[in-house]
Amino acid sequence: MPPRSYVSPARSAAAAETRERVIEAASRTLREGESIARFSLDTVAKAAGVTRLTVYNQFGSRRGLLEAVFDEIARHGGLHQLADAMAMADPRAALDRMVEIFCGFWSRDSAVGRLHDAMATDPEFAEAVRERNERRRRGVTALIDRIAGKGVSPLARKDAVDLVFALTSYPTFASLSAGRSRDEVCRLVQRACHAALANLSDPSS
Amino acid sequence: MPPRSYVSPARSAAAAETRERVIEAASRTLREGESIARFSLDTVAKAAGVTRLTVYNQFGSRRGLLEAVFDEIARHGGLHQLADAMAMADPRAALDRMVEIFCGFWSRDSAVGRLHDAMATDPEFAEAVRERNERRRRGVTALIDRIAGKGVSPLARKDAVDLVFALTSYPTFASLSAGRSRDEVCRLVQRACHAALANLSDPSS
DNA sequence: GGATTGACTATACATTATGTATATCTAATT
DNA sequence: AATTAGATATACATAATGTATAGTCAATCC
Repeated sequence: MPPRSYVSPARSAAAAETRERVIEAASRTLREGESIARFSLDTVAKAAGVTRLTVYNQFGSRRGLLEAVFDEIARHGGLHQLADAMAMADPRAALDRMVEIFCGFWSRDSAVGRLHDAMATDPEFAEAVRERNERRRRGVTALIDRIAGKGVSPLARKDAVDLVFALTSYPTFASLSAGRSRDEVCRLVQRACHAALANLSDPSS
Repeated sequence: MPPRSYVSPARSAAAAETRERVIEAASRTLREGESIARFSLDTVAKAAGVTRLTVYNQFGSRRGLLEAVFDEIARHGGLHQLADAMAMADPRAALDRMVEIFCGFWSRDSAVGRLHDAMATDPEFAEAVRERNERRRRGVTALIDRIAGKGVSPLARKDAVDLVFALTSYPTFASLSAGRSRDEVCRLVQRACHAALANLSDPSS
């Protein structure tokens, strides 16, 4: 006879609570450690007050944990504001707003940078991050299509999209952040995006 | 009595030869493997036909080997042409040439990208790479100072320098390389740099 | 209340990688 | 012929990921 499975509200709630605790401890470890190299399951488990095996039970692997942290950060990172930005009447203002939102996202939690570092050592995790980044690309593409109008060649559009995509990426943000506040970086990226868009009207130079 | 040390031309030549062989095998491994994660000293040693201990004798550590590979690539990457570029009369043309040289450098050897990935897991190696990147920054700074002339504020210069620095970085190059030839990326980055420089004359928008 | 079940724990083990220590081998140099 | 530098062979320490197995404890079901 098959073992009768049953649901347990109190226990699944407790499980969800420990899961949250582990994710919290993991992102804290990422934030405080100076490098992704120190990010071991042992450290995280101890920080969360559980066993390393519990982490495996909940997330399956190191990558699973990293992806869970990534999801958590994306949920609380303010990216939901993108919907409002995309709905703005003026597409150029929408792009400015988009830059603002992403600057906020990149700067809010230093764990974001560590997660980008994790892409180097884990190809599958890199793929997961890349997929989520495609959302940013789609947003940029939609806005630039609205800005460009009809008379602009597809190649010029692709150039503009890829440039703005690169300018709003985390590596660019991190590079420009040396010696600048979040707002200063934001304004600088906005100006650079405007300049990249200028080529849409005047593709000569 | 102290042991009498003596030099041995034939033997140091042989040592240099194996050293070269290990570096060659290491960069080949970086180029062929799909990720830095597979880059182990064991693999490299086997590919070079030596023992893992020989690698330690020559390079001291994994990071030592990576730095040696980095040096090798920098030597044969065409960066010596930068001196000629910097000596050009027209600083804008010099900047174009600089972009060209770096696009060539980033694209010549796919191992460059893997080395950038290694920065994530090895903070000290990251520092070594960063130091060498400062040479690019100094070049950009010198050119922009010549382009800007006297009437431009230091902050506007810093903005221009940091933007051009970010635009000529490896992450930007890698991002723009999807679906573009090396020359196309080069032209795109050059245009973006021109646009970033436009803010030097007109700091209003 | 007693059996069962799910989350967590304890312990052990396999594997892979870096790095260190010691003794040995070999060919070039004195 | 003795010495020496470079390379090897072998062994060991450490740390990290991941798997396997048995055990604990409280919540749930009958």
